[in-house]
Amino acid sequence: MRIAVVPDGEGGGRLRELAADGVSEASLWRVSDLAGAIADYEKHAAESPRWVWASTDEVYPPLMEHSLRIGRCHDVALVEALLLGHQGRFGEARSLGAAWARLHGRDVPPDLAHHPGTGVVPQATLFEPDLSTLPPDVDRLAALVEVHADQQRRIAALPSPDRFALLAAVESAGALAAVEMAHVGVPWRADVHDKLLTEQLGPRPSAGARPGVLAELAERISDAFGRQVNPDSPAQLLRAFAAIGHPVPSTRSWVLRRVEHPVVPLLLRYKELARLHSANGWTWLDTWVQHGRFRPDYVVGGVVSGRWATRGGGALQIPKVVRRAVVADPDWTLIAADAGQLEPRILAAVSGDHALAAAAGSDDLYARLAGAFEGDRQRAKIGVLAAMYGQTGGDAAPLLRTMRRTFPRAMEYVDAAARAGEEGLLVRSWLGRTCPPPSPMWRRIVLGDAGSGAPDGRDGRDSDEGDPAGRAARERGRFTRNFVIQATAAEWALVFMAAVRRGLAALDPGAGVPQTVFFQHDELVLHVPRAAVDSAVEVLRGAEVETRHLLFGATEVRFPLDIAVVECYADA
DNA sequence: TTCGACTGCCAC
DNA sequence: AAACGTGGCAGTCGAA
Repeated sequence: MRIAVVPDGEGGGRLRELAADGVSEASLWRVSDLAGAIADYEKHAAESPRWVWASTDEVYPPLMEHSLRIGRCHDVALVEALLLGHQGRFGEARSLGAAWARLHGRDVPPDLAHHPGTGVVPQATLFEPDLSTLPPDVDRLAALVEVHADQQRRIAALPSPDRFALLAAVESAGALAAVEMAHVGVPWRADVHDKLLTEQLGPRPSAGARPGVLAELAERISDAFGRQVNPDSPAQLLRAFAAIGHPVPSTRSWVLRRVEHPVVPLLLRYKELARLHSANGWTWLDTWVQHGRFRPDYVVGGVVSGRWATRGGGALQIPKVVRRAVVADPDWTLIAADAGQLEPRILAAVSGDHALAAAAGSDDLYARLAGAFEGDRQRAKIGVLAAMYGQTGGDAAPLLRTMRRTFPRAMEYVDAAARAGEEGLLVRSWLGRTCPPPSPMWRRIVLGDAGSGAPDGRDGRDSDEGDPAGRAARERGRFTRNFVIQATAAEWALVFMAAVRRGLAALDPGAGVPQTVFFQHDELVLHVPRAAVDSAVEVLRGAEVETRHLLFGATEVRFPLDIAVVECYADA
């Protein structure tokens, strides 16, 4: 059962049950307590309803304020973006109003930016802003029902409607999970974080000033150079290194590490600490952590490959050292579950390469592959990654020859994606997420579009120097080569997360309710009452099996979960 | 003063 | 060892 929902912005709203065809009218009603009505339905409906709404970002957060958790939804904006992408129209406006306008041949309004504010500061809005971009005279509910029905038709007309429907479902489930995670937050011990900062940087300085340790290092660096140098300025550092007879092409750490001069260790230390201070220092702590929780702002589908992005807070790049501050509440524990070696396993599954799939049936895929690479696990790993990333430099060439010989179908899968990219074609993930088309500029340079006739001459072997067409083509080839893997890996993670979410919701709440608090590409972190740890781990294990079968059927590929039950995230 | 390009480092 | 994919973000520096 699908039910279309339009909030009225004052706590109530209108709902309409959708018949199986998505169009004909079933019951329609108006409620003054939307959260209550939805909760009733979730509780009493024979089958878990799927709520159809314009955008989870807009509709779900106010419902969560009423402690409402819903099971399933269809997020019209997210699904619209997926469908547009599939048509090669990546990036076009996706909101309900835009989809409605396209249906009616009207001017398509651009999407409005969603500004939930910076993490901890709650939005003090009197009215929920309407971001649907529908014209004011159009009935919201009627438009929603119409656009949803159209989306269902478009999905049904695709070559693999079942797969795409699964994609639409898990993308929507991800949106629910993202709102829930932002609401719950990652348990974060500000005192531990502060102590860590003080140990490394010295006492907290007054606003804007350099912490003591950094200031001292900066002084010693200037002394070592024999001139005043701001170590935060790459330009000044380049000049300073040249002046002391050690010219460097850049000031990257790995470049400096090869320079033998007493200033280098000082500088490396400075860079490390300066990074900590600027990215995850006291300012970050003040901005993003409050009441013992870090609340990042996830952007579902924010990455072309379908991975999530975050807006502010840098949630997807929390450095290892800072994870010390992520500590479970008393009598609670953290469960970190990540899918080890996810991408090569995805490659094995989607390509149907039996040799690679056999290796992917073991816990350590790379170790299994070592035999083909002179017994060297590390070389096997580089070979596999080079195949998926399109690496050609370094030692990659001989490893790729081995890959091609040993895993021909896997290599052909990624090579085909790369060729498609170089020709300006689109590639898709396993479930149908589609890469963006090349830019007009790219088409001009590589394909010679827009009048100039034949493509620029290139034979694929020339070096990058002076061959912008070849360079651009290979760059896009690497992108599409990686896209088919990364995007499918992201799908695995979404399906897995949806399965975990459903499994946790079905647990007996008597032992306390486990919460998903963090998601990072191929890793899920749960915050779990001690009494519920075993059942939560069971849910995770079951979700992996379910995900594997749902995506790949009876494959021999395994997706082993590394599950760590810890007090502190740094110990995972 | 504001803005964007650029550099560099963090995560997967 | 350092050209290999997706990103976010802070800082510098020159242009508007």
